[in-house]
Amino acid sequence: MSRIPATERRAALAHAALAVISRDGLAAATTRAIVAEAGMPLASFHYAVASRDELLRDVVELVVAEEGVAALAPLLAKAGSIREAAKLALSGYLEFVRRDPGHEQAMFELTQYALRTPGLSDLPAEQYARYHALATELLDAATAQLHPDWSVPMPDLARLLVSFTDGLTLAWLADRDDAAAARSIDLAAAAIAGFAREKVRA
Amino acid sequence: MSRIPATERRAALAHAALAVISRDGLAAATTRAIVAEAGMPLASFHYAVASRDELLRDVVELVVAEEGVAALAPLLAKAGSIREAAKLALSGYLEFVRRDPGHEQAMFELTQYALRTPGLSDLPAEQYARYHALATELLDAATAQLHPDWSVPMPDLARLLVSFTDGLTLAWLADRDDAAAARSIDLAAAAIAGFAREKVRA
DNA sequence: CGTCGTCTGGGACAGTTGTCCCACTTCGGC
DNA sequence: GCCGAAGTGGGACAACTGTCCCAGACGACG
Repeated sequence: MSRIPATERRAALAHAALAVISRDGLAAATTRAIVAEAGMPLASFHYAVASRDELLRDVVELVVAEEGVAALAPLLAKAGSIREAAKLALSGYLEFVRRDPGHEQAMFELTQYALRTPGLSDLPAEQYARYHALATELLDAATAQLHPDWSVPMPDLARLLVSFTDGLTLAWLADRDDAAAARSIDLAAAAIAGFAREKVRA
Repeated sequence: MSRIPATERRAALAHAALAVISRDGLAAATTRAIVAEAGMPLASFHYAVASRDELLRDVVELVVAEEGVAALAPLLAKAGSIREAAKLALSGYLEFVRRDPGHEQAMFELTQYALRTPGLSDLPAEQYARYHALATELLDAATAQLHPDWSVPMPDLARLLVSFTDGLTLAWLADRDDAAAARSIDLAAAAIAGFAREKVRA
């Protein structure tokens, strides 16, 4: 092992932990499994981080910082209507989930674990605040492109969007029904478009 | 301990396990914690059930059999429109979650755990099939009362409804924002009503 | 060139876990 | 009343967990 400062090791451990959780689940993310993933000796763990729970806090903040949804914005460019934009964004998101289901499962597991763990119970609120902010950004991008009038407040719509993507993901993870998920997306896109009064295109 | 046949013990253990999971989380649902909750000696556990995972299977089937949503049907009676019915049902559901958040958390934890566990990976599909069936029942009840024409297939709408309730629950569990949840419900109710062409009331 | 703080890594600890064994008790049918 | 099957329960096991200690190695700075 080459010499690496503790702060870097800490970040490397967080990445390794996320990899383990995505692949094998939170229950399998033991200190030994995490250091093995990172290629470190076990003792490096508690040298870099005070406890396992504290590392999990890092992991949540890591995934919250990652802007996975930013990749969806370019998709919107092709959309000629809100409904189409919503469908493209949701389909793109589901494709993202399909490509790495473990990653999304890891999110849910981390949220549930944090809710149950005294020192981490403040994390889920942050996590979802971030999700809502990301959804707002996406809606803003669509608004800037198609400039509809929304009949409902944007934060409320953002929260609805996040709720729906969460539910969509959970259902797909459970039954892996691609066709049903696609139909759900169609309905959700129509519902979202229902809150927009679109201007006639020039 | 009085003498109790193994099958009854098995059921009692499943109930005890659900209680422990709801209160303290799935990670705390050890064999010892479960038998303590049930007031049994530890050895009764593996006499009544082959393994912990097999008991968790029982727990999932227990909660799937419980018709928690049936309590929502009477609420619909007061509704004069689909939008109102949707709002009443969703608000009733959220109230149910608010009254016992641990129970809903337990559902999510069980689903995620089952997805990760080789012997249980078929369970989530069953679980969600049941959810979708329950949502269909609720929609049928609303349809029977208000007989609207739906512009989308009922199974698709049922799946959308389940996805939304899941997402609503997750977001509320994370930030406990009652007001935001209420606004989400308003929007979702309006969206669902958007798929109905309602007949004029006599 | 020495020395001090930083980093390494092997090993060990106590606690908890799922599972199992075995001696014992109780009950229903003969 | 007897006996085999069913149920009970205390105790133990090996495996695994998070955490910690300590002796050593390294690198920068004086």
